[in-house]
Amino acid sequence: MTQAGWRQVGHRIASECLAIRVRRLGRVVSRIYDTALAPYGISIAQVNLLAAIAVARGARPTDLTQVLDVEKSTLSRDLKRMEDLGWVRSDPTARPRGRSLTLTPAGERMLVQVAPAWEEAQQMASSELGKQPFEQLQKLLLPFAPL
Amino acid sequence: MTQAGWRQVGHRIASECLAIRVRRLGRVVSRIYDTALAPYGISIAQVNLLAAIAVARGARPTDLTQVLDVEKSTLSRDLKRMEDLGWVRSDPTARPRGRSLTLTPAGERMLVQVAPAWEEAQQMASSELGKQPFEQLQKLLLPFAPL
DNA sequence: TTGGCGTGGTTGTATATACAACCACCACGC
DNA sequence: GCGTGGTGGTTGTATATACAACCACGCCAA
Repeated sequence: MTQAGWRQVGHRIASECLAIRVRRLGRVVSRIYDTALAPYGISIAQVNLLAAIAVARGARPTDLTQVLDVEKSTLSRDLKRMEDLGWVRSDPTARPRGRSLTLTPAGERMLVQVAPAWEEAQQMASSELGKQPFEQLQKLLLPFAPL
Repeated sequence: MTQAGWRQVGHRIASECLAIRVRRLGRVVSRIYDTALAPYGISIAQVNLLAAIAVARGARPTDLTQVLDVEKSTLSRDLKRMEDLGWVRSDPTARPRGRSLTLTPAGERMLVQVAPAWEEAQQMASSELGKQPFEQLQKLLLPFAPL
């Protein structure tokens, strides 16, 4: 058997790896949204959380880890920051166990305020990626929408 | 004009935002590769860098920031770690300016060693996402391959 | 009743990522 | 020859992310 040399391996990985492409796409796309949202002092990751909490009201952190495919430790710290910023509140829940998350009025206001910037970012993404690729991506990634 | 309420906004963003889907895909896919690579003590991000340096030999950090769409500060630290790990070497380059990057023998060996685990990860990704979606994604993200 | 166990959450540690500010150096114009 | 600007790189600071280890509690079984 021919042992593949490092040059071949490098070329193959660079040219065929899905993760590498997806991660790069993530950097590019995140930058577009973060830039559009910067004037409001919020990141797309945080808007993500706000929206998720707005939709799944009263959900517990554990529930969100399912919807977002995020580690509980990550979520714990992200939520901490957003509680400190005054956008999210967590109350002890009667039911099963754990805390129940809701937006504060400030969180609700923030979500509404950034909506136009988010729309612009969607437009930007569409024009930077191309209308067709944008729509194909949207369709293909439908299973990754948190809804 | 009807002012959109926070519930509507939340729902709209959660259900239509491209960045949110892309970022979640990134977490899921990265986890697949990182898990497969864990036995070798290397991450997919680091394999990415190794492969990029293997392909673009003698390139300077600045050149890589173009190919990878990564901030120079990010790359600076990532490279530092990999030099400390003994996988990458940087020599002052005669030409224009800056440093020239190459893999060390250890880096070359690492790249070859992890190739099978990387192949497995590609398989895993294909089966977790579904064969069709995997291939469509690959095609759609071709412009994001670092080649 | 009490001893575990399972679940939800936080903390320790490390990497990947970005922006802003800074530094180092070389090239060029005057 | 000496500014001055542009380019390449590092450092300060902050967030997002993960894994592992830990803690807190409630529930069930013997």
